[in-house]
Amino acid sequence: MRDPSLLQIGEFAHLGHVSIATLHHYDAYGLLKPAALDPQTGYRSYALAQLSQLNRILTLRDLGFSLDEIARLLHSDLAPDHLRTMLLRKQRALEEALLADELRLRQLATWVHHLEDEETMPAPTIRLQQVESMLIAGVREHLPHLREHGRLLTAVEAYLRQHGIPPSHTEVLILHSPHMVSDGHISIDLEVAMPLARMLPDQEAIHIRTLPGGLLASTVHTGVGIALGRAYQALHQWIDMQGYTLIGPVRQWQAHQSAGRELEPVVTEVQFPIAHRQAATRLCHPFQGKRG
Amino acid sequence: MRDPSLLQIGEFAHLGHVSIATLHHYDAYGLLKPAALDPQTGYRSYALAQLSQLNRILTLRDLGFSLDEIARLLHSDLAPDHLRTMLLRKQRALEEALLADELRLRQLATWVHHLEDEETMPAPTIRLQQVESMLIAGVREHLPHLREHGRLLTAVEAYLRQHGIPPSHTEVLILHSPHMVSDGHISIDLEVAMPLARMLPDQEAIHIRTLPGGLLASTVHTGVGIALGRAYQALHQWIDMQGYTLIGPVRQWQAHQSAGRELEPVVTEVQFPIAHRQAATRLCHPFQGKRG
DNA sequence: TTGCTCCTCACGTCACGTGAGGTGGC
DNA sequence: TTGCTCCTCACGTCACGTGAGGTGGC
Repeated sequence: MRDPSLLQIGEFAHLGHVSIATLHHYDAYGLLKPAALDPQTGYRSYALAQLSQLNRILTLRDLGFSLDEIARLLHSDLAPDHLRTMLLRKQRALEEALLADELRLRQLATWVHHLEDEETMPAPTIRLQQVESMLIAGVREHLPHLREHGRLLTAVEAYLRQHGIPPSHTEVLILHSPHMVSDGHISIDLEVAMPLARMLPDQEAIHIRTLPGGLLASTVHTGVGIALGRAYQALHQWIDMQGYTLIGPVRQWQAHQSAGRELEPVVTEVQFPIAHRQAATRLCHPFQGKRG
Repeated sequence: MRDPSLLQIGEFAHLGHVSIATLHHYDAYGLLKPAALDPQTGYRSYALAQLSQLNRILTLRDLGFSLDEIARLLHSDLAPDHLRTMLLRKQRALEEALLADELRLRQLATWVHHLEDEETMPAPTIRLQQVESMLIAGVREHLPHLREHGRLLTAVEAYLRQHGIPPSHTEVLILHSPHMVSDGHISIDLEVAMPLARMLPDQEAIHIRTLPGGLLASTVHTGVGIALGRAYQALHQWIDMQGYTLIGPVRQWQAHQSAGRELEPVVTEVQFPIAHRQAATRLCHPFQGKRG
């Protein structure tokens, strides 16, 4: 009854170093149909020549392609240009995954290092995040101290109220001069802003603009009366250790209990816009520089 | 009705930069329970202080820990030693993932390069695989040519038959001397073997041993009468380009149509046992060398 | 009759995303 | 009444792994 030029699924699976379940799956998926199917028993039979098909599939799988992508790659009516595009796209995706893994590894190393001193979880947990750009309405001014931003905030709120927008309980302080000393006495170039859902006209000191998105290192503090100096210091240290560099003004988001202004913020998130330092990544990924 | 010191789930999600679905999930999972639950509506309310809990969770998630691991890490009855162990284990896992990604990337680069010349998929697809060690019964001898291994094979088969083991249709040739020239005339140090399911005694020329497992670069050929020289050349080139080095004798698995010996093999898989070259990886992963 | 290999469902994995269909307070 | 925010199922994702329960040929 058995055709000697064909293999049973078990033999074929063994030769191909895969499980029978995998072959079942590829069959159901339409990726690799058995050469013959016994109508009585439903037994699958594979031809030896199909081993090379299987190996092509496994090679592509190992490279990180999904079964769907493999099916498209193997349908030979594929233009070589398209093939090249798919390979390059996968290459880029892999490069990104690789960078992300390197970061994780560096942060883990930092933690392990930290643990040797302190025996506890690192206090200010710092996170990386990608954020979208957003529309904001703000006032910018030189102030002697951060604490005195109340007046600016009041101005923004008045402006929003004037346009029928209910008071929000979050605002952002944008520190345009990270170093606060200027000619003799201390001063800080500060923008106080609130997010907008839709475009509004500029008015007097109020400017509407887009706060750019991108990569941020951030840390969150809850509770009142916390000195934020530590958070700033920790973030500076962190981006330095992780191989990043600051690329824009620091942002400090503040959330209040209610829209009432008298209270200090109860949650503060400090955000540093960052990018990787170029040199470090070049060194490790020779293939990256080859394209444009 | 609303407690002003608590946040609705939507506000909390926004402040934490996560989706409501994520908070639902963490609730169901027991990772982060809302501070209050309205018995009427089922509405969840979160305290501001929970933002720092959320951030700890997200930091750990970003580092690649599963929710299960995070739950264990946050249950504070965890010994610092155990914590360190978990961090180190994750670090090792990440290092491996990183190496694997680098390899994929290198192979992809090779392919793209290849495509620029040929416009087709690279012919001999080469795969990396981890294999288990296995028990084999073999005969080893110096032969003038690979073709003349038939006698050795017959000896192994006779031995197996003698122990009541049915004839297999796959055997492995192990090339102990990759360079085939010795003092004047050509000779090859060859072992011919077949896999064993259970231990058997040695006998005359037959030796039972464990064929070591490990990392292999391999390529498969189907059909009869194919010159394997190409495959060997391609493998040598490949492991060189991918930054590997050969660490043991090359293996050549052969499968036959039936257990009959007269026919040439119909499938041949050439396997090179390999390991990464040390220097290359050291350069890119400074943290790796820090541990024992 | 016992083993052996194979079969077809069906469910689990992991961390959510995405509707469907419904409710409570302004 | 219309919106809005929220609710609870339930199903989908991705590439299989893992039984459960059953069959055909030696």
